[in-house]
Amino acid sequence: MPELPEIETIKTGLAEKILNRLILSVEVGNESVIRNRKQNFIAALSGHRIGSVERRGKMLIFEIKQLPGEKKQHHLLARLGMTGRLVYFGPEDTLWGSQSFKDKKSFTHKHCHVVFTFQKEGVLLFCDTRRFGYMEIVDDQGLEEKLRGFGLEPLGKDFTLPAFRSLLGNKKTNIKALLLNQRYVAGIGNIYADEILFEARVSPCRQADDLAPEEIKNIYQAIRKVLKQAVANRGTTFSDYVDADGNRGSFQKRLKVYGRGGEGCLRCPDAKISKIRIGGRGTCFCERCQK
DNA sequence: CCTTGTGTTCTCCG
DNA sequence: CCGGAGAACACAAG
Repeated sequence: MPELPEIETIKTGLAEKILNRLILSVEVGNESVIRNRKQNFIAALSGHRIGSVERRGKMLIFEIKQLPGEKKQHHLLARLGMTGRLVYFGPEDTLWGSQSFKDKKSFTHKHCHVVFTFQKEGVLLFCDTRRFGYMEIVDDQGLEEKLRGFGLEPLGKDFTLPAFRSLLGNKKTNIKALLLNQRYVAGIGNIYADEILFEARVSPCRQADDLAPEEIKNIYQAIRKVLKQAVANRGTTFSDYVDADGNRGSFQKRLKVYGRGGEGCLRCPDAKISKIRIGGRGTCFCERCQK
């Protein structure tokens, strides 16, 4: 499940590969992953260069360099949903372990929906088995509208303890649902929400505006600590997630509660991790040490 | 049946 | 009755 650390890892990897590269052609296999009309999507991209690669929450933003005479600045947005992948293959890489990137058959794979071919050899593939993810071309105004929906960037300088505290002050919802809501804090998904609350020793059921100042501080610090550690470990891989090079992350080895329902708590010798459902999401926590 | 990120729709409350 | 908050649901496929 790509959350902030996974998207950040992909962003960094892709920037190394495709910054300033010229897109020669774009092939769209399955139109359901494209939010624009196919022809408009292709026209906005082919013949253009990638100006920058940015991330906001779980969304990737590629600036498409304007050509002389073009009226509008375009941006390519990519959301990976649950199972989306963005993988780059150059001449020195092999595709899906064995095939050469030159082998056309290798990217007519059934879950590979968009292929970007770059000048001087190299392809970027957008694949998504469940097709919850999508790509979209927007102009400056469209980008602004999209960005308006995002809350604080948890590893950014605006995410201060006072800012986080004022966010929780009047919220009647439970703290886990709040952490998952991208309008408040952007980039946290189910895995890191559970890990953050375990680290902070706060129960996911607690109502946000009932939390004590010390508890809020603990959650705030846990958000930064857990996300930074996960970025340093190149994300968490269970099944689908891979980085821009097709490599797995390693943070799954460091998870303390997510997916451990029924197993022993790593902090309490004789307590078991509970598994409940909050906001429609599976939630693991220790009733002994998370109050 | 389970899994989850996101977008939409429904419901509740003041 | 309006607006907003929060919850519930829909989606897809393994």
